[in-house]
Amino acid sequence: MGKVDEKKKRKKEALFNTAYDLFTTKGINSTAISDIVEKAGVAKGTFYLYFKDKYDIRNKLIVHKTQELFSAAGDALERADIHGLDNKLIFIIDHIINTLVDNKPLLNFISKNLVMGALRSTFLTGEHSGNDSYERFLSLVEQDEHEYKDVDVMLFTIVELAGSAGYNSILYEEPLPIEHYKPFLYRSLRLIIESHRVES
Amino acid sequence: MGKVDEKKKRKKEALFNTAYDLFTTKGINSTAISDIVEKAGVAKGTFYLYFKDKYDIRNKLIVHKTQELFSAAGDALERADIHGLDNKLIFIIDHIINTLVDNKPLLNFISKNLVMGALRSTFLTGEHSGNDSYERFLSLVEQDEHEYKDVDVMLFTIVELAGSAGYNSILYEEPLPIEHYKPFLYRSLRLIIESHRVES
Amino acid sequence: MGKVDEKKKRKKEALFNTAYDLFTTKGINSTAISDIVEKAGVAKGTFYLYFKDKYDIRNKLIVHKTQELFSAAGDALERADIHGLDNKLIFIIDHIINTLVDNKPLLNFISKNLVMGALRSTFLTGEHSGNDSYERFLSLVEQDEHEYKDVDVMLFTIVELAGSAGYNSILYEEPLPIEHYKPFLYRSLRLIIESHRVES
Amino acid sequence: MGKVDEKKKRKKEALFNTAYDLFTTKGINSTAISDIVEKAGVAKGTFYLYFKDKYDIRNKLIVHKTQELFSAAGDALERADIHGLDNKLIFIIDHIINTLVDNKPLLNFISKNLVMGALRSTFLTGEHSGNDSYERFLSLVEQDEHEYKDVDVMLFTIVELAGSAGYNSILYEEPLPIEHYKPFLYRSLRLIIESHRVES
DNA sequence: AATGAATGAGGGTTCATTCAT
DNA sequence: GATGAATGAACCCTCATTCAT
Repeated sequence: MGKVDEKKKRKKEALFNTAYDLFTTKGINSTAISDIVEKAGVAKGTFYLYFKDKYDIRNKLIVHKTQELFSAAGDALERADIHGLDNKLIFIIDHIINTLVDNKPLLNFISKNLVMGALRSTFLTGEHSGNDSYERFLSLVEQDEHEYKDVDVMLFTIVELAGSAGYNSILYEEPLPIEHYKPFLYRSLRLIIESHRVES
Repeated sequence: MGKVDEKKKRKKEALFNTAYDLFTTKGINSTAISDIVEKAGVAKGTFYLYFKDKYDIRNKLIVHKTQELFSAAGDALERADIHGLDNKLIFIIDHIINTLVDNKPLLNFISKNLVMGALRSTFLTGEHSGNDSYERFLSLVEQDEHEYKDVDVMLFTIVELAGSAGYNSILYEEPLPIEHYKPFLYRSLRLIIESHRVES
Repeated sequence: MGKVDEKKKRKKEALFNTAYDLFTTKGINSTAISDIVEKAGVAKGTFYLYFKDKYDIRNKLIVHKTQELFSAAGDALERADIHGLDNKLIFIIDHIINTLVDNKPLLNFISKNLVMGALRSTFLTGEHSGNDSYERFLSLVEQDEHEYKDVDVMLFTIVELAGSAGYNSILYEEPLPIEHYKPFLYRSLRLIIESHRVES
Repeated sequence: MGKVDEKKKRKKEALFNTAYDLFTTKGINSTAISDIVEKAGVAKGTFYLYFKDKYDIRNKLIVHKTQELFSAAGDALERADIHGLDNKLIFIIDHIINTLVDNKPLLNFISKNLVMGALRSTFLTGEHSGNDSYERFLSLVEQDEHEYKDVDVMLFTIVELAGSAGYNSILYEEPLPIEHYKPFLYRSLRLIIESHRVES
């Protein structure tokens, strides 16, 4: 990579990081492209060299941040000594929830709508460079001692429930603060996982 | 109610209905207040007599439409001959899902984020005029032959899962079209309900 | 005065007083007629029964407040034991300055532009009901043991200098706080008065 | 200075001059920003590139026009053969009054309130480019054969009296047309100047 | 590739004034 | 006389996008 390419990449990354900072602090609607370029220290026209518009950079950020989240959880799982698919999946969910509890702006930004969508979009966009979260999920299922039916459905259901319920519980403490809600959530997740297990 | 009050109400309702039409067809961001008043046939200033801004009318619409949804489902339940809390709750969820399948603009509008929030906000705002959805839910639980623990948590979990998963399934047919996903969803809901049942 | 007339007068006075409050606290430009009528507790249309527009009520207020100022100073002079035209005029100026030091919103409202104009407008409008400030000034001159030339010019010059310089000195403490500026101001006023004295 | 900078300056000046024309003919309250940009032949957004709002451009205009006024009077003084501080100061005042008599819109625009304030603000803002009016005043005092006490106070008093009285006399011919009032005014100014002279 | 001045459509909001009740 | 809902012109200001340099 030449010096020019490096400079190019630096500009793009500056825009990326600055946009994230502003989106999480001021909200997307209140963030103007001029805010982003000003804070990033580049010219207005430069923005359009790398991104189509505000929503383009937002979508790319959501995908990126979601991948980071799942990827870090997956890495932590590998370092831990957890057995059983249900325990592993709940470990991942718990890791993500804990991260988001400490980072509410991030939670607000990706918001529950988009978790699964972003995860899925990993496949559609060509951006999965080795840390393909969804495949990692699937391999967890395959490695388990039990067999599972309709794995796609199972993973979808788990992520939707955890994402949607976790969002409200963390941000609004409704119906309970997340620490008190976790036992209920994880019990539900276990039941859902079990219901997909093929009895042999 | 005098003639003037009647006229006032007509204006407010014209704005309310027109805003809903435009929000669902063009989206909120692309709907200008001038669009609303023009189509509603009132002057621009009139809008500000009844609503603070675009987001005010949007929030009131979400609450209103969500209430309608739950209210209609509750009415249908009363006319049907359904026994058992699990069957009743699933009947309600199913009724709402079927309504939204036939009315995707509405689904898009209220979106999964807001279902439960809107439902809860029913209590906070003074807008529950007899058709108080949440209390109706609670009375279903009370009337059941079984007893249930942590009812708030149960209802929250059910609504979040159904809302979040239903949203994706209906709109994007992911991971399955809603008709194929329903069995999985309702099985999960049943498990969650059962897990709150107090064994006597 | 019948009950109806009394009620009428009360409404007009409520508007008058409320307008003054709002003009001095929020400024004239930022005060809407709707603000005035709301705070005064009357209907919007009622405003137009008594005043032509915002500037009509403002002008009437300036005249009224300026008259009050001079009238109170004249009354105080009568109660005091002051001799010599120069001492008397400076007593009046000093009384007004002291009042305005304690009431900066009033100073800001009438502002230096308008002091003399308002004083003069007393004659033009038919509103001088016995407390005619300008005539009172003139009679002070006549009663003095000395004779004066070009009395109109003298009074004008005095009021302009005191008003204009006092305004800056009180509000901005420029070039000195008013208490330090007073000796200079009063020395200048004395010189101007003396210069109009006819040596006999 | 590059081509771009030149173009920038031209735009800013076009706005500046057009705003002055409109403010003096229509008044500030009745001049909309859209009027200014339209007449200046630039886009609306361009206005906001150079000025914060209507009051920003107004303030800058007042400072600018006041400086011009004092600067021209100072230049004329240098070309004239006048001796004695009192004569010099009165020459300057007279020059300004004569200019304003011929240019009543300008008088109305800067109005008596703002003369001294604008003059003083010359120091605060960094806009004094060689033609620093206030310092010029001071050097006149220093060069005089007599010594003066409290020079700040003296200059302030002179400018306030001349500004305030001149304003009314020119615009309303009250209490006398300016040509008839001048002798009185200048007599008063002389007395004030003398009163600051240190007898040696 | 990078810049940033210029654009101008577009949207939100205010508010003096009217007039039917 | 008094009301206050309704009006809609007027205005401010933002900001995505372009394009000459």
